[in-house]
Amino acid sequence: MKNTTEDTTEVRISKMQNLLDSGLNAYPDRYECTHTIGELKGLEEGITASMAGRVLSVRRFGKLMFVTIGNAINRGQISLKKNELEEDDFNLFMNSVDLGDFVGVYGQRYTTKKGEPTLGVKKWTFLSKSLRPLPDKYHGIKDSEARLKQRYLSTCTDSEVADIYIKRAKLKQVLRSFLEKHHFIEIDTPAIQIQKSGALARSFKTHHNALDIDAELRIAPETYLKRALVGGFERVYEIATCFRNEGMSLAHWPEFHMLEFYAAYWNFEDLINFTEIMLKHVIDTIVGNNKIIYQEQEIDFSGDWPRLSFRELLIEKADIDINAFPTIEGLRAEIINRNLLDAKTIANLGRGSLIDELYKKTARPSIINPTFLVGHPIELSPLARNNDNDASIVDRFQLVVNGWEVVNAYSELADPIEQRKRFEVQAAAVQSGDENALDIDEDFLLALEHGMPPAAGWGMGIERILALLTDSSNIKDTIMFPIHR
RNA sequence: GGGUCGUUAGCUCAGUCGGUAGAGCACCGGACUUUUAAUCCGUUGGUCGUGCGUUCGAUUCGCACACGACCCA
Repeated sequence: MKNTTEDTTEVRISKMQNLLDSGLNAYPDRYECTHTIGELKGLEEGITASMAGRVLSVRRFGKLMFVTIGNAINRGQISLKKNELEEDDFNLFMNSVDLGDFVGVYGQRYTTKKGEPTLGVKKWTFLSKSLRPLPDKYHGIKDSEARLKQRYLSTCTDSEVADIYIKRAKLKQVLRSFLEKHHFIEIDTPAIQIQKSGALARSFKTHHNALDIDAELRIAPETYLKRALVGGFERVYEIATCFRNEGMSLAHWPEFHMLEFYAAYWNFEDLINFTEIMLKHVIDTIVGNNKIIYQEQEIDFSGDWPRLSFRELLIEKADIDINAFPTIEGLRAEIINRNLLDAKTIANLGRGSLIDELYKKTARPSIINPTFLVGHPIELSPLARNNDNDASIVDRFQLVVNGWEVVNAYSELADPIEQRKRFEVQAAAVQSGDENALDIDEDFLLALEHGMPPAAGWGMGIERILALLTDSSNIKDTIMFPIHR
């Protein structure tokens, strides 16, 4: 009779009235659980237990009901038999409990004829009323908008969705314990900063009322973690929420989490070795295998991960040797001549950005298995230590997987005089309208001028690696509650 | 910002070569003590995204807009 959303809610409110009329509370205080739903299967036959959960499905047979109750992780079956309950109790459940309600049940563990571990309910109590229906039991939520806006509906009915967030928690825990084992300590650095720093990106701008000063949400924790190095901490890390006011894509989200760590007395070569050991451990712990399937493509993390320079990669993938075109004009002409990039989009790029653009278009998408990319142009890396043999590149690497930059790391620039020069180049770019560029960061320079040990630093996007490990096609799906209009 | 596709019952979707619409599930009522997408019987439920245009008549055709997904920048 009733079937619009509003009517469904009315029906459920009237059922709630049944409960109240029977002297039950529709939203009681607590329930004493001796076990979780997940423990039901492992219980010995005949053991009595109490547990609680959301009603996910009901199968009625007149004087018998099988009910599935569950949470994000587990579900289990309970049965209610008319002759084993007070008659009013049985009828009250039948007439008042809807899919989505929470109930607490006490009874005895037994196994049904079909072999399903089941709690035979002796007593039940009502724990919370759901006034709206759960998603379709078979199709789930197809509406992509609702799937994002009401993630709680997916996680309480779809264990594959819930599993992403369980793996997310596990991933952070594994990363933390690995780093702690290697004597890194976790530092909390400011998310609200006076001046953006640590990456080339657009920021979210805000205002600090108490100080009456404009501020920015951090785009990276880098320069503060380096201040900690200056302060005498030799190994530091942070899982930092970062904010970049830029486009959204399958691999980009404006609010994301980045693990960064810094080790004094290491260089980027040390980090390459450390990265391989750490990520192999992490992947094995989370996935249980060093080969994963991502969107039907195998990604192989076993074996030694190859190391390629920008130059080697571009010779291989685009058949162009950047060293044969030392000037920006020559390189640009060759790229346009070969029709590798659109002439308009590269008209104002410097040589480093041009090489980067070329790499992103022609080479990066085809890198599927983990690959260390080295030899980054200096102008893309204003905080990285310059290479001692080649002034045009820095001691930096990226780990590329599935065409995505997963890790970015480099030997840190400790020289405050060189750092100032790099900032000056950046500041000039800001003046000419580059919103990604950095201003001169006097506060950070002041720290460097007090002396920072040689060090190497490392960063990885949590959502990206998680998307790979959970076979999520879109980075959004790794975020439980992504912002929406 | 550009392109493609989409928007029909609470949910998942059909459909109407232009004559105001159907199924399954859910809901509601009934039968049922071994189901697990339970089954069976019977009801109920729709401004067909919004606006304008063409037409005797538009959910259907056209245009614009909104919202969403995907691709590209």
